[in-house]
Amino acid sequence: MSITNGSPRPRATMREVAELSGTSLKTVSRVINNEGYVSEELVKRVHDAAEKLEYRPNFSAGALRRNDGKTKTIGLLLENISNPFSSGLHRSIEEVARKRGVVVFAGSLDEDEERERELTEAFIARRVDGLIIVPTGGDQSYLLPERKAGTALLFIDRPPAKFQGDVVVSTNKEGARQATAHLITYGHKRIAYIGDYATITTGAERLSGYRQALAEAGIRVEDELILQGFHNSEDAEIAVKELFARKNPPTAIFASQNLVTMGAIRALRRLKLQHKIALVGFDDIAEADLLDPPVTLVTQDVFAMGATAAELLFQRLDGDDSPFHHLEIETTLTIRGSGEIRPE
Amino acid sequence: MSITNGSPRPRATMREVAELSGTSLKTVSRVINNEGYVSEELVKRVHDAAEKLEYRPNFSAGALRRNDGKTKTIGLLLENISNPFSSGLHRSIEEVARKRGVVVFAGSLDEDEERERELTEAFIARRVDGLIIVPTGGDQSYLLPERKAGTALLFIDRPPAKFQGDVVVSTNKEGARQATAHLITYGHKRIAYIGDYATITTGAERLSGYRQALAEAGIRVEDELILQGFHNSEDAEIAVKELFARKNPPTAIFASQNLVTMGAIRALRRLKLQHKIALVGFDDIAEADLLDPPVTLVTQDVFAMGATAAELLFQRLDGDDSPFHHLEIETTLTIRGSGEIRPE
DNA sequence: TTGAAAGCGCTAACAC
DNA sequence: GTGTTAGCGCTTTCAA
Repeated sequence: MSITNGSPRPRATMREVAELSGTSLKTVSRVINNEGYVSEELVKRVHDAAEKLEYRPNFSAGALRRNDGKTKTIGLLLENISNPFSSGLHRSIEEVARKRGVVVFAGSLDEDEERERELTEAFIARRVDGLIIVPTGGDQSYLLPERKAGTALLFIDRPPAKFQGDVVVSTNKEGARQATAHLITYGHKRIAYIGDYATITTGAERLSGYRQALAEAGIRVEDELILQGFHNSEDAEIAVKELFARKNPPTAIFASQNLVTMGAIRALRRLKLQHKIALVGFDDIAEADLLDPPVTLVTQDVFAMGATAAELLFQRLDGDDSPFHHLEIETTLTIRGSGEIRPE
Repeated sequence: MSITNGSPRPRATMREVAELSGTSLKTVSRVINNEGYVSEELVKRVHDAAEKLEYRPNFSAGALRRNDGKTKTIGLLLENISNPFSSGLHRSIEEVARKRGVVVFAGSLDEDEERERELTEAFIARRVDGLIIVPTGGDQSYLLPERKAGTALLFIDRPPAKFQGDVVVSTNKEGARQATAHLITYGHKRIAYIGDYATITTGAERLSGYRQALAEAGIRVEDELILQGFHNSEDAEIAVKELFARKNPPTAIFASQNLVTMGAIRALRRLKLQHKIALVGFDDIAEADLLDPPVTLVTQDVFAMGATAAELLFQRLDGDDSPFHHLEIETTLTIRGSGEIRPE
């Protein structure tokens, strides 16, 4: 038997702390939870015993009996934890949760409906107080029993399908409209739309903003210029290359998502078109200002989204039962160069 | 009272499912946990009742009674969840955990010792089976009782202080030595080292690799060229600008970490030195290949680190009590341009 | 194949 | 101020 483990000595319980300190279970509970009404001397004896026994409260056991049943735990269902958008949300939610002593489960869905249900089930089985979800394309009606049982639910980035609930999203349509209108201002009429899976609702919103901008400018929407279904930068790069192999290519690109934007940038470079074809992307890119040309982007306020979502969730947990909120966080168009190239 | 909430109907328990299906609590338990030895007819009746009552198992309650006490939950203490290095680890660990039906808590430490202890306490209070920790500079001896109680512990990215345990790290020293030697190969003798907080052990390792490379080449280490204490790209940028305001500036830079590398890149740009001063950075940068010049980097295999760490942790949970492992994951030098500039 | 009883670690309710 | 008893939802043990 090595130093590594040893047969674990089971953790001390309140009962054992009570025995060692010569008092009762309930008094230990009072001391550990700072309830007061315990003499100074007993408080000290209990603390000493707890330390000696290396006592660690079992918060989950307490939750079982506690009246509110709260576990001070929430679950986060994100698209992909390692994507900067997801991890930005995660960080800002963590910040709010931390102030309340709430701890955060997180998991990636990868646009997989089944994974969404499995993870939800796993979190519910551990009795999280609330769930913050970036819903996949499917159907969120399976969450109804969880709501009825009192689990707080909040949807972020996209609204749920076949279900109602609090939602925090970006102004996707307006942001995309603005981006497209910006390109039109610079004289473009043939603007390609490169998008993620068509099932993702943010994509639909952005596409609709793109269409609106064209309509407002009296430009006909050309379906051949609308390319969707790219969920990583490699696929987007290939698609953009193919686009410019056509006889009548566009003079500008609106890329509806960060990975897609990266793919478009790589494609334009490889074709040496980066200074000829205008590009505006949706979502932030780490070094947008350092690229050549610097990339004009519509960015989401990820921090505000996460913080707003978490605040609203906790408000619900605090008993707010006003009608569902649909909060929109504004996007920002940052002009840097790639979007201000005029058609030749 | 709005649709939002309603007074929550408390969740059904096994006892209620038993009543509705006309059997005993234990039989329901057998059915829910697929233990077998239950007649088909009863299985069906139990499932029907469970569905009707929208029964959701309370896994945490079970853990209280279960012999192994496992919660199928682990905790992750990262530097900053929204940093790509942290979120990359998170994702690869999640992947391994998922296969085992284990769910993951995650939190950011921001190099704050107190936060490390608070989060550990919060996770332990929820009885996680194991903890994967990127330790802050402090002292991890506070974890001894947790180990004795059987909580699996694994340190990633950096070894713990005043404590022994399984560790998964990159070949920090060797990676830095290689990066510095690479610059030396290109004729540099005055190479600056720009680093994070000196308390971070990976930084110390990388500095030592830098020193070793210089020593091997018979180059004297100049202390004025070693700049440390930068934890974000803004601070690093300022430091590098100041460095080049000196009378006898270096001809090359080794930046020991991703944010620092970004700061160095920004500074060189602003000074229009990006094609004159050589730069090699440690850690990955999202668009390293698209920058001008493309950035030569020593990258860590984040995915392998996370996966290795998680596998080892679960091995321990499965009862492996061999001596502590110290696993090193190799880094890779990727040559792209910025590191191959010769001194003028 | 089924079930009754005990008890995991804790808090609630109530007595003293 | 302090303690006793019951029981949260579940698994274990043991008996039938």
